[in-house]
Parts: sequence; structure tokens; C-alpha cells
Amino acid sequence: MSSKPAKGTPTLVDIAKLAGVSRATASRVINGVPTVDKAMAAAVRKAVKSTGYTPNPAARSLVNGKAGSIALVISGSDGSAEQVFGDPFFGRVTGGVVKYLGTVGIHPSLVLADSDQARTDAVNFVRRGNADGALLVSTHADDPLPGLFVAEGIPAVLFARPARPVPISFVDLAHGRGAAMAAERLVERGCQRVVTIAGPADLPAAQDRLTGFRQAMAQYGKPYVPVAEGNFTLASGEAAMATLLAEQPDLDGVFAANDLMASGALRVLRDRGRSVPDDVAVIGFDDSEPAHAARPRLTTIAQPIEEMAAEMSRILLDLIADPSAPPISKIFDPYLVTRDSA
Amino acid sequence: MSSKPAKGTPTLVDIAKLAGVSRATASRVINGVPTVDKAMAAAVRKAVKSTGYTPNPAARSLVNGKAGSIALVISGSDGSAEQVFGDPFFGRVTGGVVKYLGTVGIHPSLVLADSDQARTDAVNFVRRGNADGALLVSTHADDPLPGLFVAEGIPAVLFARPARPVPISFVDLAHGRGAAMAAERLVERGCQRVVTIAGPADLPAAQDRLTGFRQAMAQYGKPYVPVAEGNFTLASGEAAMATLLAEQPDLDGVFAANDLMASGALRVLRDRGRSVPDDVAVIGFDDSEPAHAARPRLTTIAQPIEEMAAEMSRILLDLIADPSAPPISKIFDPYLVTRDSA
DNA sequence: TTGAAAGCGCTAACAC
DNA sequence: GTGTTAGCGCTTTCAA
Repeated sequence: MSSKPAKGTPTLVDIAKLAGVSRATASRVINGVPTVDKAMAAAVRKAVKSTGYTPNPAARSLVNGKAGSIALVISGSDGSAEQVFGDPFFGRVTGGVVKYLGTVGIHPSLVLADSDQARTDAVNFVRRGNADGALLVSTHADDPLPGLFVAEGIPAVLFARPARPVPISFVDLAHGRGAAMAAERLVERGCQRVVTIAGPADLPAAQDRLTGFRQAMAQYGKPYVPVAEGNFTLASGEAAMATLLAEQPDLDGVFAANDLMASGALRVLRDRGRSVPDDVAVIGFDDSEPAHAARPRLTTIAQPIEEMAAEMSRILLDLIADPSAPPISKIFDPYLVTRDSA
Repeated sequence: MSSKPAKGTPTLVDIAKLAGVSRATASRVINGVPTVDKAMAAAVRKAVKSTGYTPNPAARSLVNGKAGSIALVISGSDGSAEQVFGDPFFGRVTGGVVKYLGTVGIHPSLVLADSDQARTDAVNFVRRGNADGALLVSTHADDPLPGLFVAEGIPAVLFARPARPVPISFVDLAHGRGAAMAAERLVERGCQRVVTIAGPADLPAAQDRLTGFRQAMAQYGKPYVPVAEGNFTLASGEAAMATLLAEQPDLDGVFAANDLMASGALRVLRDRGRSVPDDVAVIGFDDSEPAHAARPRLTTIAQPIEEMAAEMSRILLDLIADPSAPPISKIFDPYLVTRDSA
């Protein structure tokens, strides 16, 4: 059948020979160049199918200077690898990215940047051509990594706005709007004495949620909202709730900046004999696992994480296609998920 | 200073020229070949440092036929992308892999195989040279993917033993031993009427846990252990606990095959006015987030997931270095984490 | 020990 | 429209 004994995986010359055309033509067909004779194109495609040929990505990259891949950089504080990945939030972001990129045939390289060394390595990894651009997901808003990528002129997109202004594209959530939705819900239920459990003050997202909530409450004629700060953990939510209860024993509405703290609040409310949502209405934020696990199930503000992750990927792809394009941002609206707690 | 205007990123010839040696020698130094004149080697290293040179991975791959990368394949049932990544278990495996591989300078490509199409794509991805081997993490034990990789002769290692025997390397947990530890703990506490909430019968891990628990209890003189099957969810844990309570109202010890079901059990026990651990001792499995969030905090059996993930990576690297090596497996011991519920 | 030279598989001018 | 040819940047015989 064939003129020569096939050795190893087939290459373009094998295809060309088999189809009776030149390497150039075979290459054209494979890359979808339209100006090719029908018959020849068909012959090439047949050869490809029969041999199971797939182009060698290294050879391709070498000639056209593109890696055909992108890096998904998870940037955490020093040495906090496992914690980062154990957080479903990052898992969902990763899932959204992988899912979307999979549809265009690209599989991201996961790189962990949790030390200065790792950060430079990450930059070099893409700088040297292992990836055409980077998706950055940080645990901390004041991450130095975005700056590094920008400085190298590497196409990059952030998940969540950076704490300090950096000329870089990003996607983010309208945290303030989400908080306002919570306020609206509480007010609609008729809550008169509403309090809030805020997140860490140094986190832009936590700030936005607090500010958004206060502003919305002010619009509803409640300019003063008692607040206790937590750090997004269950225990801090419990502590904050206890503090708030001491300050305002007759409170009837709680907005917590995340679900875990809301779960903590639910617990102390229950221990104090307050019925939720009858005595006190509680709303969380994120629609994460704890929201489902809580009893009563938590009414919460959800973020379209996967959608945001997909958009982030799309933006990066565009940026890679046209590196001179200016940074852009896209802000997504959260939505209220009504369950039993409010 | 330099003889020619530097255009773009430096290449090996730039280094060679700068160091006054041939490309071959420069390459040798960079690749750590020992038989190079001290002075020349020093000159090359200096040139590398001054230019910030890094080898082009595509060119390297092209010549030596190795990708210098590996694929981390998450294989789920059809279309269940997000769910998979939202599960901290997979997050921890991923974290362990990324962390370990990072130490040897390699960043895995994440590929999601959640459809037949995606599975073939995944195989092709590495077959065509994007990766030298694959790490496989499946949600279902009867995953067809391991077989596909084996059939292609691609180096691959599994996290958890496959349901049907396949000649492939894997790491796994001694699930039965973990269950036995739970049994021992319960018996030591003096529990007399112990029951268990099992996982899905078609999952090898769940089977092992149930079998291990029964065998251990039998050794302690308790050949009969009432069992109710759940599906690893909170709700199924609640249902199972209710069933068991109906069957054995005076039970005083519960072993649940995972923490989420144990949390469910804790809840109904509490609702029925049983005090944990005084009236009833409860032990979970996995030491996952719910174990911390539960009240009382859950005593549970922990798996060294990150360690297992690192070992899986190590095994793959060895396999890539010597593809003719036979499949090997490594089984890790779980350990008891004592908290408040038992 | 070192250098010259031959590719690895592919794409993209550039002629035909 | 199609084929020829020149590399992309690197490693690696093979001589010297």
C-alpha cells in the first residue's frame, strides 16, 4: 500500500506523500487555507484520517512563535498552596476557565505563584514561550504579580480588580450591587433593625460589599447600620454575631459578607433561641457550599463565577490576538438566591 | 558593546557569540554537560545571566521529542465540569500535584475529560506531544480513560485504583485501614451498639470502607453492624441516620463513610435530642471542610491527599524516564484526627 | 574537549 | 493554485 515503512508517528511529509501533494499544500489544508483545489484537499483530509495524523505542536510553535497555550496563575501568599486549591472558589474559577478554553482546544498550564521565586518563575514560564498569555487569580488584592506581567508586556487578565491601579484587564463582580440586593430583600421583608457582618477591611471586595450595603440602607431611610468585622471564617461569623447581638439585642436582619460567616451567625442565633427567618432574617454572600449546608438553608447573593472565568479567558484570547489593545474590564451582576433564611 | 543589534529575545547563538564559543558548547553548558572547559563554561554562564536568556522550549521539544510537561486530566461524568472543580477533594489533589511539580520546574496542563469527545481530545493532546504523560483523577471508578491511555502506550498514573483491573500505576488510600481505625476508636470509647452509614456501593473506596469497618468490628466481637447507604451528600446522611435510628433506637456509635454524611448524622442526632459524643459517638471520613464546620467538630479519618498527589507525580516522572517499567502502586495510610464528636 | 553541520516538523514567503 | 525553499532555536552525532 504505502511506499515506505512508517516509522513512529506520521509527519506532514507522510501526509503529503500519501495524498500526492507537496508539504505546503498539505499544510494549507490542515490549517484551513481556502485557496486549495477541492480534490487535493479531499486527498489530504483522507490521508490525515487514515493515519491519525496530528500536527506536532512544538514544530508549529517554533515557526510561528506562538505557544498555543495559556497559563493559569494562582497567586497566593507565601507557601499557601494547598489552602488555595482547597477553596471551592478557586476551584470554580479554574473550572470555568478550563471548560471554556477546552471548547477552543486549549488546555491551560497551572502555575502556582506562592513565593517571590515562584512569581519570577511564573513570569519566565510565559516569557520564554510556554504560554502566550496569563490568567491571574490572586488570593490577595495587593499581589505584586499583575505588575510583573504588565512590566514584561505579557498579555494578562485578572480575576477581580487589583488593589492598586495597574494598567491591566480584569473581570469583577459588582459587589456593591449584590449588597444592595441584600438590603432590598431585608427591607422588603420588613426588617427594621438591620446589622451587618463585614469582611476584612483591606479587601476591595469586602469594602465594596460593606459600602454598597450601607448606601442602600441609607436610601431606604436607615443611615446607621451596626457593623462587626470578621475574616470570612465560620468562627469570626459567630463572634461577630455575638457582638452585634450584645449591641443591638432586638435586631431582626443580618447581612453577612460571605456564607461562612452567615452560617456562624445562624448558629449563634439558634443557640440564643432566635428563630430564622421569623425573628431574624439572614442573608449571606457567594452561594457557596455552606449556603446549602446551613439550616435553615441560606438566602444569599450569588456570583456567576464560571461565566466570569469564561469571559476572562475570552478577553485574554482577544488580547493575545491583538496585544496592542488597551486594557478592558467587565463587571458582572450578582443575583439573589432565595432560600429559607430570608 | 555588542557586535549586532539585539532583536527580540536572545537565542543560543547570541549567547555563543557573546561568550565567544560555539552553539554546541553553549548548549552543553546550559544543559549541564560536565566535560566543558571551566573558563568557557563561566563565560557562557555570564552571558546567560547578562542577557536573561532562557531556552526556547518549542525548539527543545522539537529536537528531543519530549514536551517537558505533563497533563493533569480530570475525568468526570458527562458535562459535570464545574461540580468537579468545586469539590475541595480535587482541589487538594490538584494543589498537591502543582506544588510538587513546581519544585521540578514543570507546570501541568489541566485538561477536563467530561465527554467522549473530550476524552479522545485528552488522549490526542498528550499523544501528539503536548505532554510526556498524564496524571488521571476520576470522579467515577469505571472511567474508560485509563484504558485509553494504556492502549496508546502513554505513561499515566491514577489517583485511586481503577474499578476494573487495568495495567496502570496508581496511588491509593488504605480505606479499609481507615475504617478499622474508626472502629477501634468507637470500641475503645466503649460503644456497644455501633452502626455505619456507607457510601455508594459501586465505588471501590466506599466498598473498602464498609468492608474494613465490618471486619474490624467483627474482630472486636461485633459481627453484626446495621448499615444504611448514602450517596456522600448531607441530605443522604440525614436520611441514613434517621433510618438507622428507627432500626436501632439505642445506638451509641456511628461511622459515616464521609464527613458530609457524618454532618448530616450529627444534625438529626441533635434534633432527636441525643448528645454527641456523650450519648452517641460519631466519626467521619476525609477530614474535609465539613468536619471543621460541624458542631461538635467532627472526629474523622484523614487522608494525606497532597502527599499522595506528590507521589503520583513522582511515579509518573519515573515512568516517563523509563516507559518500559512495569506499573506500580503505592497505598497510603490514613490517620485518625480526634476532635469532639468521638 | 570543541566546533561544524545535520536535522527535529512545520509554516510562509516566493516563484511558478 | 501549487511546489520549492528557507529557516524557527535547539541538540547531537561526527570529526578534528
